[in-house]
Amino acid sequence: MADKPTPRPTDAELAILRVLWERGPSTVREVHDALSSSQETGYTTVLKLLQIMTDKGIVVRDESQRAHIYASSESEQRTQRRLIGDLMDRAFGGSPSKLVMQALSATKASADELTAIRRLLDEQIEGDAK
Amino acid sequence: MADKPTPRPTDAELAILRVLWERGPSTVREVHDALSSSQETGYTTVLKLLQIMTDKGIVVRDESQRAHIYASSESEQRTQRRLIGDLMDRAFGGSPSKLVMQALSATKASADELTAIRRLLDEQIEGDAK
DNA sequence: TCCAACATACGAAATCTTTCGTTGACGTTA
DNA sequence: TAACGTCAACGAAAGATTTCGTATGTTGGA
Repeated sequence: MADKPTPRPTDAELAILRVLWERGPSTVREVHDALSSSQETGYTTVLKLLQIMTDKGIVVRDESQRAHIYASSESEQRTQRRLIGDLMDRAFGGSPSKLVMQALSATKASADELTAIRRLLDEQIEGDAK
Repeated sequence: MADKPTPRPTDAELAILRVLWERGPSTVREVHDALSSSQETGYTTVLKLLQIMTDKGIVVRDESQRAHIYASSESEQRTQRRLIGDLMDRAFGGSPSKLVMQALSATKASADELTAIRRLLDEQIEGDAK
């Protein structure tokens, strides 16, 4: 019964994950408060989502205190990479370069960002050539 | 009653869109056959999906023949950019460079692909500098 | 003409997602 | 100790997604 890899988070789940990534391990109330600044959400809605996410293995829960503490079970980077890989397969026929190119032309990246990307790219090419 | 922008396609819808992008305008049977090579899907399932997609405005339908002909209402590029923008907002806090960087490190892009990406990047920087 | 093949339409079931009301447990404090 | 605020648990409802069975209409040949 091989543990399934954690499933792709839904929209509402992703919003919660972003809070957990930014704040670190948090209680339901803390997540709810953070979320409320940008969107209207009921407290029990956030609680239910976190319970579901626990069942799915997307987050882990520390129950040693009365107010349980939730944390993302996967790093931000790892989740983001999985989401990108997913999108690449589903919408770009598995082509990384097509995805990156669309990403570049889809967004108004600033000059600074572009040069930062280029630096990363150069490193990548370096590594390959080696 | 401003026409809503076409909604984000679901997984099953995206699989169909990919067929339409590759084949061009197609009948239900053609889409179904193309899809069947990679996954098991009932004919009426594909038909129903295409009907729903028509309602949503994701595809357009030419009913002048007995076998209706469906086509994507949006270009492949435009849809892909929208999906990337979506993911950027939902998972990357709206940062294009973070997304591109993760995309680069998430995938094993070939050397050829890397240089192609770099060429595009250079053009982008050129344009900006101007 | 009549039938087999193929087409769309329709409805419904199964599942997943999102939301929230209610309940009961637990602590704090007046 | 009794009342109040906070907490997790649970269930249920509403909507979206996916799948497919069945009904019904059309067409091209035998």
